[in-house]
Formats: sequence, C-alpha cells, structure tokens
Amino acid sequence: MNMKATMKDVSYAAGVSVATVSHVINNTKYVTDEMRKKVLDAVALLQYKQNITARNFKMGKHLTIGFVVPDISNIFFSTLINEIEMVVSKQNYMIVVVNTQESPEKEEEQLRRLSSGLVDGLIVASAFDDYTRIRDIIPKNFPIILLDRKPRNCTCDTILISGYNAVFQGVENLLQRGHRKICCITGSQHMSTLDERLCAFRDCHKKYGVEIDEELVLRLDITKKDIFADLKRAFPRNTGAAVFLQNTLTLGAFFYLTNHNMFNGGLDAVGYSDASWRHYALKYMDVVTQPIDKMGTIAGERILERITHPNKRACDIILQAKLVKKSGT
Amino acid sequence: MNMKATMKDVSYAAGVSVATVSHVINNTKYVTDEMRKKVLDAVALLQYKQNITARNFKMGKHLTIGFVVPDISNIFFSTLINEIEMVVSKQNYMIVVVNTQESPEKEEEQLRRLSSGLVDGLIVASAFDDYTRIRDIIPKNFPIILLDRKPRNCTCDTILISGYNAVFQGVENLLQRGHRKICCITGSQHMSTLDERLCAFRDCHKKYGVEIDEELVLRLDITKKDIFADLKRAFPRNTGAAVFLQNTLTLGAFFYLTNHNMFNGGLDAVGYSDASWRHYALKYMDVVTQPIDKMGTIAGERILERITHPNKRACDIILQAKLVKKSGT
DNA sequence: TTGTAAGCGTTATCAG
DNA sequence: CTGATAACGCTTACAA
Repeated sequence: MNMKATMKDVSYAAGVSVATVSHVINNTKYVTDEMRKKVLDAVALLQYKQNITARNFKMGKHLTIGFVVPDISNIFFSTLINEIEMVVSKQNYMIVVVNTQESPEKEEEQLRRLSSGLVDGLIVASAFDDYTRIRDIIPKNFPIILLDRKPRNCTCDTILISGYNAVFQGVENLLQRGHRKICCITGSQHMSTLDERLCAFRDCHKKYGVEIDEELVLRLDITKKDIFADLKRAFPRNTGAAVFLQNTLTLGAFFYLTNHNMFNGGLDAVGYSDASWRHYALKYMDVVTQPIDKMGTIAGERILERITHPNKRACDIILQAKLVKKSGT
Repeated sequence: MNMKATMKDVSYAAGVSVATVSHVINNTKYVTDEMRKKVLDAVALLQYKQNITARNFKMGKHLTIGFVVPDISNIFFSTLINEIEMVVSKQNYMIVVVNTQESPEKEEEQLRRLSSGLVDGLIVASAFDDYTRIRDIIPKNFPIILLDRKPRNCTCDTILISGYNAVFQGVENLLQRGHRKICCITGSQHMSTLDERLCAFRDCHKKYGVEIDEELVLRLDITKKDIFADLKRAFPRNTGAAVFLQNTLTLGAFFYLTNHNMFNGGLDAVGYSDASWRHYALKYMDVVTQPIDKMGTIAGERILERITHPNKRACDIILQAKLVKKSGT
C-alpha cells in the first residue's frame, strides 16, 4: 500500500503539527531551524508532494490564467502566448492554453469549465459572432479579456488591432502606382478583423473613384489543407496587383506566386504577415504587420489588473497595424 | 454582498438536501422530477456554478492532461496538440498546454506544478538532455509519456519518430545523382532527433565512400529572428546540393533559395517539413515528412491507458518519417 | 514559536 | 428516493 503522503503524514513523521508543516512548506511564518529540519527530513523520507488542487481549493486562488485560442497553429496566437506568458510569469502566474479550433461550441464548453474555479482569469480570442450567451456562462465580474476579435454584444475588456489604416495605405499605394484591377483575397470565415480590412480595401477604392470588380474579391477557405489549388483557380492573370488580408493566406500565396515567378513578372502585392518570414517577402510585397508583442504585453498586464480589481469598468484598446513597404520602394 | 452560491445555498433555496442537489447536478442518481425541478430552479435563481476545483479535489480526478512543449509556435507541436485533443476529448479529457521555450528550468517547474494534483497525466516533449533529476519530481507511477525526444536516463514511455531512414534515403538520392559536395544544415541545439538525422547524413556518405567536408556541416540558431542572414553566410555557392534537417530551418531556407532563384539554377535539396507548405516545396526538393497525426493519436491513446493502468511497464514506440520525392523525380 | 481545530465546496456512505 | 454527515488535504485564526 503506497498511498500518497499528506501533510498529516508528514506532521506525524516529524513529530510536529500540520500547521508547522504548512508553514515550512510555504515559508509563511518563522519556524525554528530545528523544527524546519525535522519537517524537511520527513518530507524527503515520505516523498511528500503538496497537493496543489487542495491548496487552490482552500485559497480560492490558482495563479493560473486561461488563454482560449481558436487556432493554436496560427503563428499570431502562438506568438501571443509567449508574449503574455512573459508578463504574467513575473507575478508567478502560469498560462494554460486551450484550443477551440474555431468552434463556438468548444469555446463555450471551455469557458464554462475554466471559469468555474480552474483559473483566476481568462484571455480569449473568440470564435463567437455574438457574445450574449456567454454572459450567462461567465460569472459576473470574472476577469476576462477579449483579444483580436470583438463579438457583438460583448461588454468585456477588449484589445484589438485595427488593420484599417495599414490596408488602406497599402491599397492606396497600389492605386497610386496605377493599378486598377486589384485582386483582394480574404478568408471565408466571418470575423470583425477581416471585415474591417475588407472595408478599408473598399473605402480606398471609393476615395479614388475606382470601381471594384467583385469577381476579384475572393474568399478562400484556409482551413482546407491545400490552399494551393484554390489560389490557382482564384488568381487571375490579368490583374497586376493583389491584396491578401490574412497571414495564413499570405504564406500560401507567397509560395504560389514565387514558384510561378509572378513577382518577377511584375506583380504588385500587399500581404499580411506576423511571422519571421515577412523578411523574405519584403523583397516582393508590402506587408502589414501587427503589433503582437504589444498586444500580448497589454493583455498580460490588463488581466493581472482585472484579477486584482475585478470590478473596474471595462474598456477597449485599439492598436494599429503597420504597413512595411517592400525593399524597392 | 454577492458571494458565489454554493451547493448549500442551492439546497437551502430549494428546500432539499445538498446530496440531492449534487445528484441532480451530476446526474448520478435518480431524483424525482419534482425535486429535480426545485433544484434546477434554485440553480437558475442563484446563478449557481459548480466549483470544479472543489470537485476535482474531492474526487482526485481532473479529466485533464498536461502537454508540455518546448516551442508552441513550431507547427510540429501545434499540430500534435490538435491530434491529441481529438483522441482524449472522446473520453471527456481536456488538454492544457504549457510552453517551456526550450528551457529545462521552466520545464522542471511546470512538471512539478502539473504533476502535483493539477492533471491526471502528462505528455511532454522535453528540453532536458538527462532526465535523472526529473524522476524525483514526478511521483512514482504518475502517468507520463515523452514525445519526440528521449533524454538519457528516462524510463518512461516514449514515442519517437526516427528520421534516420528517410534522411539516409534522401542523401543517398543526392549522392546517386552525382553530388559530392552536399551542404548539411542543422540546428544549434542538441537533441536526440537532430543527432540521429545528422548521423544518417554521415553514415550514408560513409556507405558511398564519400568524404564529408566539415565546412559544409552547419549548425544554425533558429531561435534567432533572422535566419536569413545566417543562411546567406552559410550557403556556399559551389555546392550543388543541400540537406536541411529541421522543419523551421527548411521554411527559411526555402524562401531564401527560391528568392535567389537557386533551384532554377539547378540546386538539389532535401528538406524537413511538417506543414502544409510542403506541397509547395515539393516542386523543388525531396521532403521528409513526419507522421504527426499518428504520433498524436498514439500519444493520446497511451496516456489514457496509463491513467487507467498506472503501473504497466513502460515501452518505447518508434515511428518512421517518410521521404517524399519532389515532383520531377 | 508551535499546536488545535474550523472550514473551504464537493462527494459518498449510510440511515431513514 | 432523500437526507445527515464524515471526509478529501490544506490554510489560518486563535489558543497555548
């Protein structure tokens, strides 16, 4: 019989009280060296390990923040994880990541689980269009921050990155260089960020009095393994310019286009990128980059603040994406 | 005063016992419809949410598996997450991911924390060379599975992917096509997988009696943001062939090489890839792909089995990477 | 400085 | 079928 040792076992073995054991384990009160040694010896002898769940339960604290992401393999989110981790780990918090695979049902289930006593706060990039249902799920005043996407009817803190200006500027450059047939390639999912970017695309055309050929506005499904085929079909040869509104799309497109030597053929493009490969692309296209590090830092700081002050009023923060021009221009 | 409602509160409001409340919440015993309704009404009224930590504590079960990864932004690991999730979610387990950023210290800390009552089992891709210390940290018989890398002195279950044959075969192809100056580009970190791949590179040369120019064996630091510069320096023009032993490296290299039109210049190459972009690369290089999905499935199934039978004897599983030849050949 | 004991929210045993 | 109540392992007044 090899049941796991508890504090009581240790206290018994050491000939002291459980309170004393607790205090030496947690360094929470002064204990004489003699006692401390007895305790530590017993701990070693019994291979005692503190039961963190019991502790968390008793304290109502977990030193843990949940990060709910729709797609963990998107470099945008994985970078964010590191960034947030860096901030919160300074206060001894850890981050647990759960992946919802863009499924609202999964998100709902996870939010329900995590918010019911597993973590002290939540950061979530939501797959929901509308957040009304979620409000009943998350306890009132539970520290929660929404990232990157803002569903309707959501009253929590949000941190967003606006791509409007950057995309507008990118499209403006293309128009100013004389392009009139600009292909716009975006994702098939519906989300606030994409809508905004597309909006910039349209508005810029309007400003210059250029009519958009709707045939050139394409929505590709990037969850499919092979964007290649889609792109092939989608990419008309008679347009001299293209705009890609999503980072995942841009990588695929970039491969496709370089492989077909289209940039050397004079193609002009604006892409979206959050990854290190943006450096390579810069030879051929303007690239919109998002301030992920800043977003992560702010998210980390803010969730910590919410945890300590749960009933401050919520607010939105909007960061700006930036257009980095390709090397030639 | 708006303290969170407990079962006791609910039982009081519903005029029943806590036992009954518990049973309707968990569907764990038959309760008459009348009682059940009373309970559910009270739950709604008080906005009662079960405290999962208390439950986990009491039950000693968490329905949670920890996945400890060295680099969450590596597509190899993020794909693995999805794969594992798919398996374990069928048994209602969730998976929490923690990122160690290739730091053994972080790994140790996380293992300590997770294994002390936060999760029911662990899957870890370790940043450790040697696992002796870890054995004292993880409780005896704690369900744990090591993935992808096998540190020395590790007696747990491991699931590995051997790249030996695939790399050997890739190099063999190059040699048979007449190449004698093959540049080998690998990572700067030390890990079992890379060692094995490099070993295949060497062994294959030996088999063909070709001496390796050690100047052409390069270790690049992929944690640096800009592999581009490194590659530029590293890549000698007089070699007609190159082998890339890591997926992250290969992507950078591929960009660099296509941008410089080197494939059209006749460069022959073997790369490592786990991502969807492998399709694009296949026009230009042989690509080693790893059976990530299989690895994930096995890992998921095995950890579940370990959780139910914690004291079966550990064993190793070795999967084989596969060489996919480029389209022309 | 150390020990005693109550109590955190749940589950589960056992009587009714 | 339902209800008291002990117990899970730990922290923390409070008492000694």
